[in-house]
Amino acid sequence: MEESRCENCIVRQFNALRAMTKEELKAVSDSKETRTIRKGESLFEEGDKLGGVMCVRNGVSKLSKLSANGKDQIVKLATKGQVMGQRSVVAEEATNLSAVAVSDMEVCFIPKDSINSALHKNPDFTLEVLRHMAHDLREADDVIVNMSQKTVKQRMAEAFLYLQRFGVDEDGYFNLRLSREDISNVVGTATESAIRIISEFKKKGLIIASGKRLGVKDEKKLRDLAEGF
Amino acid sequence: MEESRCENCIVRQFNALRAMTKEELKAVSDSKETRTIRKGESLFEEGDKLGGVMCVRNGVSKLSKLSANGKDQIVKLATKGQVMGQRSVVAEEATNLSAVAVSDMEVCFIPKDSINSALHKNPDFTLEVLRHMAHDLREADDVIVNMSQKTVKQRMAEAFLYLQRFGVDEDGYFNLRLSREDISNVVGTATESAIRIISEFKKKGLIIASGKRLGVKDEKKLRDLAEGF
DNA sequence: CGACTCATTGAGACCGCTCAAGAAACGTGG
DNA sequence: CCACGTTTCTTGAGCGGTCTCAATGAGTCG
Repeated sequence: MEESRCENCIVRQFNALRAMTKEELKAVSDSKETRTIRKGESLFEEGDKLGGVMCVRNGVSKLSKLSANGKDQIVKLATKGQVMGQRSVVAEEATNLSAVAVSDMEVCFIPKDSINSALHKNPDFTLEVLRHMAHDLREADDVIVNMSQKTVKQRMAEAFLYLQRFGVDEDGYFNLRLSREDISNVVGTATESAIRIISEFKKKGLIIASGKRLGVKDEKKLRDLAEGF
Repeated sequence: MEESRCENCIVRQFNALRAMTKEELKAVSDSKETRTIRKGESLFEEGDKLGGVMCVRNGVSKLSKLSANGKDQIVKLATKGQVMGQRSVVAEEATNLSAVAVSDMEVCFIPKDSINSALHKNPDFTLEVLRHMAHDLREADDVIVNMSQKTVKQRMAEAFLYLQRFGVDEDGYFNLRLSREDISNVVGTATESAIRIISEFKKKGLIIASGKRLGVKDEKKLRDLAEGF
């Protein structure tokens, strides 16, 4: 039971909860609820009013938004230590994104009351949350520019570099197995286009691919491609 | 001199400064510096380390980011009451955006020290800043989806609806006069494409246009078009 | 009135999307 | 373990949207 207390949770180092006081952390730990989510299951849907935030202990979730033409755009992937739904809780609005597990997950649901009381009383914590959100906002700005100014091929190269951040096995394959459709939803393109580019990259020796197993082979060339050289 | 004090400044109602205490506001007011910026002049450049934030008193500034292919992408327009550079100050990083005036402006430069001390001591203020940033982040997510999933025509329709928010004159023309190039940088397209779509919209009676003067004519149809009908 | 910048229009090439069909991988129940 | 349906992946062909280049017209300011 010890390791199920937030006070002892390692992932806390990666998020804003580390700025909480012992007492606040205790309150969070007492009210939280650990959940196991199977791959493919939904954590919440766009438009839901969230009663709290989700802290990822293990696994990866895609955060996506449905567009008018019926396609999902994956805005970001949340992994160990990241907190989902904080935007919604802070702004007291419904979520603008849906969250679906892309691998089996373990998440802690933290009711918003314990978050809110800390937000009102502990400026260090609030500031830490603010810093994380500032970081997210910067990344979002970068994505906007990429989406509007780069070709699908460049964005695909970036996507591979992005996926690499979630870890690779001894052969260099990504730990995270995304379907071609999910990849195309990260890149913002048609699935067929994504597939064609993947096989092109493979032929050119930029990446390794065998079935669903994908990985980066020539990081430097991918980076150059993403920058437009 | 009275109206140059932040305590009496009306635009404060629109931003996070309204959550400051009287004392904090006094400190801000004593350290701030009012600047007049001519249309076309730059407020700061991508990569600059900002010594503080800019609060817009009057006029409009474009916040843009240069992409590798040499084109600016306008991420947002900041107008009366909006604070620029807070992301950079909060995260203690260089700015990720450049700011250039698109009309004559009056802005107040507020050194970061007075902001930072309030951020550490006044949770109400910090929370208010956080809420604003949460709102910005939501808008950024929406833009990402629009950029990746909508056609240039749809985005152009959205751009017109967006520009309308900055006010119109008695004839329905936008108060804000953007060049075709700036418009295309909002939409994220080539200038020629933007021009062609503008004349198409005019022909169809969706907008009014005479030279640089632009305006919305049929808001409903524009909205439908933006949504993909 | 010249030297700008900005707006407009045309034509051609290319990129990326869609539709359609087949191959491979996966899961499930017999 | 196999047969089956279902999903996912792959490839081809064609169309349409968007970009680029280039030339012309219009507006602005000394």
